Amino acid sequence: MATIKDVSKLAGVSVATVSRYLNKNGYVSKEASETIAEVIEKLNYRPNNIARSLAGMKTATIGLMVPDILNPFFPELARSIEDAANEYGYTVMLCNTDNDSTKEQKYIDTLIQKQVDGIIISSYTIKPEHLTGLQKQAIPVVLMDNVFSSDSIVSLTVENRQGGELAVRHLLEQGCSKIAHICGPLSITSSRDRTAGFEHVCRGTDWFTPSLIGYSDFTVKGGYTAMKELLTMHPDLDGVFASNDLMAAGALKALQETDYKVPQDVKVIGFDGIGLEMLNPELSTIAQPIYKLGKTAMDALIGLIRKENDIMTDQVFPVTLSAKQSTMN
Amino acid sequence: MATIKDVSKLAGVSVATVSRYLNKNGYVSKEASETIAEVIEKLNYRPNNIARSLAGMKTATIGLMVPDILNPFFPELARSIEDAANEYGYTVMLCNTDNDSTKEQKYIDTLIQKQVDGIIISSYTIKPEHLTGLQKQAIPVVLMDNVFSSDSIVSLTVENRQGGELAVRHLLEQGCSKIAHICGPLSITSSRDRTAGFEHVCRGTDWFTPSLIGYSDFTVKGGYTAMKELLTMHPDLDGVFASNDLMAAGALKALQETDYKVPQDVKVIGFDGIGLEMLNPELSTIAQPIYKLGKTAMDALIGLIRKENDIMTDQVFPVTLSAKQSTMN
DNA sequence: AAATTATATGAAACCGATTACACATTATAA
DNA sequence: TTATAATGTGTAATCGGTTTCATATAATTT
Repeated sequence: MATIKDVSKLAGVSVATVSRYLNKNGYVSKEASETIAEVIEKLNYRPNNIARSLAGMKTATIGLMVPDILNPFFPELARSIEDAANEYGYTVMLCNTDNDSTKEQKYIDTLIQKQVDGIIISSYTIKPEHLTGLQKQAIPVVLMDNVFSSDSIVSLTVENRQGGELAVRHLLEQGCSKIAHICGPLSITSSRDRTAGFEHVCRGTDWFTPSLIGYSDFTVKGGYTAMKELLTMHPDLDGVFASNDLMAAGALKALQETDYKVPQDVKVIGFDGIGLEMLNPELSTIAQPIYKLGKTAMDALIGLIRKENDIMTDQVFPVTLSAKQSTMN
Repeated sequence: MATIKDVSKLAGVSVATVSRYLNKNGYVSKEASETIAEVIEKLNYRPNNIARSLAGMKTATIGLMVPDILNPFFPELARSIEDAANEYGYTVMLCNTDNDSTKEQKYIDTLIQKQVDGIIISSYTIKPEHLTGLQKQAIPVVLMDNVFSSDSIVSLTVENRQGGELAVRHLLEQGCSKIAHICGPLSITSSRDRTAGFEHVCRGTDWFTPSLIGYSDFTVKGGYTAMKELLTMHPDLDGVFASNDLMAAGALKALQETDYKVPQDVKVIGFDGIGLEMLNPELSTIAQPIYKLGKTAMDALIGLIRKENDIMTDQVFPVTLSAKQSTMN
């Protein structure tokens, strides 16, 4: 592997000149430039990024921590982040944390040691004190779905509560008169908010009763089980709002198995807007702007890394109703 | 950020001793060890990986190139690889290539510059000449779903053709007497092999005709469209083998929309074994040992990196029938 | 014509670790 | 009681770049 020294020697200039040429800073004469270019071509020289990083430049690498890439929400997020990172010339390190604090902590340590320039964290379990290590090293952080304000931390969330309300209102508009809810883990803020949206609209209506809320865990199987239970208690329900799409898919399956027709007998709506196009009927959902979230996260991170003065502050993104077959009339 | 120098100064020893302590090689007295340990604790010192890498050690990072993490097959692969990598103390760089040669080439360059210790590539489009850069740098490569033999390249594939045969035989056993096939891109070797398996079993039967093969693209939508077309030509078909699960899901949807009952009227089987538990009925499939593939890929890569003498050679993994509701009687 | 300023280059320090080598001390073997 | 081996430690070179600073020449100003 050719080094900058080899290039400088063969080009008859100093390494400093080659370095200036490579980084396009400082003066380099046209002759020198041309010679260097030729030599680089000839030796097929590529600067060693490790050495560059050590010499004080950045690593051009960011860490992306997600609970589990197997959950279809996260590939979408990961993809958008990687695309954006790529445009900025950054590379993404993928870390699955399983919402396990120990793993999170370990990964944060590793990422610090690997000198990543910034980290995007999507986590339900993370707490401010877990980020102190990053703060100490002044490594910028963008937090998704979680808010703790700080200088070097930007938080991005969506309007979960409004989304919950939107979902229920849509079901009501479509003629539902007894709406069940499958809520996600209560430990997750955004999950609680979605449920709060549901309750806000439903409490006070004549049909509402707490047993219309099923408690589940954001998985297909969980949604399926919760739906079955809800059906035994309320065989006459005619609408279901699940706090995420996976549970909604599970609910759909449970309904179909129990010979309820969706959307004729029961209408179903989810939350997230992941592409579950294989479902029949297709699922209405409250869509998060996932791609935009990823892109914004990366933009914000770059802003923090470059210490731009117009650093992005915390943002709350609107969600939109994506009405498909599962809530049609 | 504390450096090894800070530690050595505070501990009253040389950096060499601290380094020896850190890497547990060479002699370090008990007293020195204890003092160093205390100082490290006190300063919350963490060795700088970049410096370590530059000093000749490895980066403990591998690259993972996949076509698109949005395709549900790849999160499963990525997850298993990351888990295995983690156990070895490695970190994974995620690269989406979109089966685009230019992107692939760019990523390979980037990964070389970032000095990854090895690369796992899952790609339909990659060709041997794209890997010459890696060969030159002696960066080990594990190739999935593609075979080109070489010293520093190990290839892992599955028995695609046998899987195709298995799928059709299963349909026949379940009583199907007119089986259609939705095949994937012909540019992809494993796709062609699966179709070859189908043809091998079907050619020569009295019902087979080439128009029972629909050409598609490994997507849900593609499978859906292909199924609709097949149905107009062969409304009496009673079995479908799709070359991957996504197309099978699309086919399932098309069948249900056209009021065919699955599995009563038509039985459907896919290929891959990705977890599409939200489908109703659940999809029978020819399952690849995805987790094992990932784990093995990582093991092989580590073997190449460490230049172990019992380096793994190319492997072809068996596939298994996962019979679910969609092919039941 | 003298004083500035812009252009161009190289020597050497530095980033934060690893490691070969030299040297000193202690423990064991002959 | 030596000779030899095992243990322990520090100095300095090295990895491959970036960057400060000093210096030299060419181009402008005054």
